[in-house]
Amino acid sequence: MNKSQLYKGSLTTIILKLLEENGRMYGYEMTQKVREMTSDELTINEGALYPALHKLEAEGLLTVEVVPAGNRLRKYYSITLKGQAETVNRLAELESFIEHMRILLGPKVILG
Amino acid sequence: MNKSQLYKGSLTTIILKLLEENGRMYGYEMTQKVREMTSDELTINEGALYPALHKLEAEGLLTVEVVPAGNRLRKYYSITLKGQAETVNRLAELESFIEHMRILLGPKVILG
DNA sequence: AAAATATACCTCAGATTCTGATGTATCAAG
DNA sequence: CTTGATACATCAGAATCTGAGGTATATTTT
Repeated sequence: MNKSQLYKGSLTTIILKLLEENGRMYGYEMTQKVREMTSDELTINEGALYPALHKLEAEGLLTVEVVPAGNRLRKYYSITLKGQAETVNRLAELESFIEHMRILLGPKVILG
Repeated sequence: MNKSQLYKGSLTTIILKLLEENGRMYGYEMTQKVREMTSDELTINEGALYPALHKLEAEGLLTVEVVPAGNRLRKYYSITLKGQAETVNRLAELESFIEHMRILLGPKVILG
């Protein structure tokens, strides 16, 4: 993850939210979606993405389904019920983080 | 740093901004200030704070001045010119991060 | 006066998360 | 037939944090 730095810990929140919104996605698709949504300003590093997906799956927040696409493979990820609950927590934590930053860094910040 | 999680990377931004606003502070004072400002919701972990202060000093973003307070020592930190420039960058990155999260996570988030 | 809490600094092992490089393989386009 | 896109992956090393522990002085409570 790079270019206009993300704070460590935010990647999993993005993954969960993308899957919550789009139902089912594969890793590479996520990198493209984020590029597209941020006009190339934000790039998900695949070296961070794939391990993160594996971890979320191991934690039972995602399920995976391997689907052949032509002669290649795609691993489609979907969010589980547990994952949906975790998404709520993650978003609440992010809001809390932003509120604290607003308090600590002053009103100039974050109102952009 | 804990309790209502901060994202990794935000601690140095907080330190720089506190010093920019308050002119001169020592480590322990920063932990108390953050507690006070966030009504105890956010606690800076000293195990993260002190190494961060040492690193910022090593990078030339802060200067330190050891001052006896009674029979104890305080290490007062001040921000350098270089540190002020870096603060501008850090705040811009934070705003950028928040804007990207707004785009990726939807309008419900971040608007409180 | 003794014990507990607050002030004030610090280190260190281990965990987490990320970067950047590298690797494999298929597919489309020029 | 090579370049670039698609699609997955791993790994060494860096950065940052948590949680625990340590030293010492000062103040407050019992």
